Amino acid sequence: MAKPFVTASDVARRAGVSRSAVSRTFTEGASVSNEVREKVLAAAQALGYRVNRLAQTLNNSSSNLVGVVGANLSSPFIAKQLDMLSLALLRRGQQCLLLNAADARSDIAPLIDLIFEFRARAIVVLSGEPPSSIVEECLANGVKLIVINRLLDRSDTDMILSDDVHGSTLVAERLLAGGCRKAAVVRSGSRTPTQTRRAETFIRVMAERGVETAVWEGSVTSYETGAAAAHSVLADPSIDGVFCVTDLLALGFLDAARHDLGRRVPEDVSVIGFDDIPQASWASYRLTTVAQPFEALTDAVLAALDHTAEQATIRTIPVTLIERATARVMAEAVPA
Amino acid sequence: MAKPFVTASDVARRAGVSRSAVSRTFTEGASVSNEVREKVLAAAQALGYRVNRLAQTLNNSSSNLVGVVGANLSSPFIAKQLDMLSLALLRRGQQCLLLNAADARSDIAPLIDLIFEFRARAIVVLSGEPPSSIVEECLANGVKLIVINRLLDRSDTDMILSDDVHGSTLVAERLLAGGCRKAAVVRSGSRTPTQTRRAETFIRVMAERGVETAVWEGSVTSYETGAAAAHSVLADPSIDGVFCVTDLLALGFLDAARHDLGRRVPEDVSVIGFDDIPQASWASYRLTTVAQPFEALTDAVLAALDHTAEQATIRTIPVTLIERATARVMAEAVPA
DNA sequence: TTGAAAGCGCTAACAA
DNA sequence: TTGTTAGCGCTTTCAA
Repeated sequence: MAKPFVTASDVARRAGVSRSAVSRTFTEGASVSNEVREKVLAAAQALGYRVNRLAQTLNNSSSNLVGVVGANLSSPFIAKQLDMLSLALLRRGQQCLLLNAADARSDIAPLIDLIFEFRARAIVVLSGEPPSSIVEECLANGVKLIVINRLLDRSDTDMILSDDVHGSTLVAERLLAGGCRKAAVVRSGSRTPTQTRRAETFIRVMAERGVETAVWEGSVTSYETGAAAAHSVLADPSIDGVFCVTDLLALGFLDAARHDLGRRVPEDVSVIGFDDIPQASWASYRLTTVAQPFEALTDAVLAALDHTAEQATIRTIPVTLIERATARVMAEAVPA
Repeated sequence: MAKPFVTASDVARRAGVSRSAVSRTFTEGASVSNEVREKVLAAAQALGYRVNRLAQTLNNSSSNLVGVVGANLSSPFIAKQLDMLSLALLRRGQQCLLLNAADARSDIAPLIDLIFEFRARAIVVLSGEPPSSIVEECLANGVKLIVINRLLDRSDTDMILSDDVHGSTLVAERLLAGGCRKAAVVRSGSRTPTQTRRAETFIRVMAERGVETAVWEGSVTSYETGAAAAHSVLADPSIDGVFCVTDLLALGFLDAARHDLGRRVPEDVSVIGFDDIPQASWASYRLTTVAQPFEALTDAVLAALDHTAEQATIRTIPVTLIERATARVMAEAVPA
């Protein structure tokens, strides 16, 4: 029923050459005479011929598709990652097979299965955790598995991690430097390793310096969750320093603190985020936060794709504290 | 060099059946005995076999891949569209081949070409305009072409348009109802048809009611461009109503107006946007804007995909004015 | 219900 | 440089 596409045979017939001549014309560095090439190109042009990648990759037994699995594709952090990654892949001649995992909790195994069916040689997991069985299969089939911000307990998977420990330490130290006496950490309930690592590190560093940290745990990672956190965390008026483990949470927190609760930030309470999403720098927020450079993240993925050694590697993305306007400096601290 | 994937023959050999038996086991509604099916499934499981979609679609001559072309994938509006679309496609058994067009101005022809090479039966263009030659080829090959927010001058392409004319009229009327005496419209320089339609409609309606509209045109569609617009537009103190043709521009405008220029919104100047991106409802903005329901947009794409009549259709997405807090109401108007 | 055989569109090895 | 041939992994007649 569907109209068939033009094939190499059609072109060959029209150009009066063999089908291999056509194939060669479209193969980089194959030997074809100019005369034949011209004829083929003319015929192809006239017929609207395009190489069939499906058939092409049938020979190589694998496609140059890269499977990308992710959830919450419209959240600023993921969207930015996907944007940069898809562009970078395209530029190096790989195509992006995008599988939307809906939300962070969904099982991504069926999606990875799908990627297998398309004979992709690489899979990038932006969110969600691949079950161990999948990891095995990737290994068995020579499929490169790259996992972002998820530390799997195995040495056969390429992992890319933002430096959560260092970043969270920077946050704790910044808050302490601003005179923080009682802290809170805000996180979602999705219990991703990244969020857990950030929260735990923060709590530990604060505790080492004798500052107690309240933990608030919401449902999903969203602006609304951050806003809800403010209402409940700031009910304790002694809390003067808050670490929201992602910027999205921080922005919601900030808005609720200021607009719903009438708190001044940073005078009454300091708020620091993590990720440095574009909105964090907007004038209404000027959020002090920890930046994970998106370029470095993308570069790390590409490097992992190229990396062919048996042993997988863990790449850590360096982070920096971006000082903006939501963390109190010592001079502003209220006298004890 | 790359390890070969497990094939149906491998499975057949292990199960002690023919390769066709294997094929049938994985084909919906084929006739296989339970006994054979069991053996095949067991062997497949043991070997980690997966159907090869590439080979599979070679027979059907087309894949169930849907090519999606878009630019600025991390801008909130596009990201949201992509998120919903990719999920919806997945749910109906189609896969999303994502091609990032980098920016709104780039030529998308090579990307569409790539989609052709993957033998997709449908292409969704989120941004950018497919050249006429491509449209012809889609038609010739029975490839469904769906273009969003771009009115091509032809009747053979499915188009999905937000109701820009109605939306912009609503904006103009709202501003007039608030007592607007002198207006401005802010747009990017990317000259997309959507932006042009919004701007022109607005100018026309305002003119019909005797209100003059200044036009400010920036470079790309971004928060920063919106902020730049505020600096230049508000240099004219008589301007008391501003229509930013997308929310992203509006948010930048709002922030610069308030934080850099010390203007009160809506008391000094009303600002209205278009799109209703998530950030528009954030407490720092509470932007009055025109909403295009994302669900309706996605539904329209799916409907267009299913639509098989010769004649393509134009689907218009209804819009509504979302009243929030950035447009002045009459009572607040300064006395004449 | 099953297996043998042909063919989907392409590339690659081989001979000419 | 060219055409012929075989085969990539699968589905689908066609007989059995």
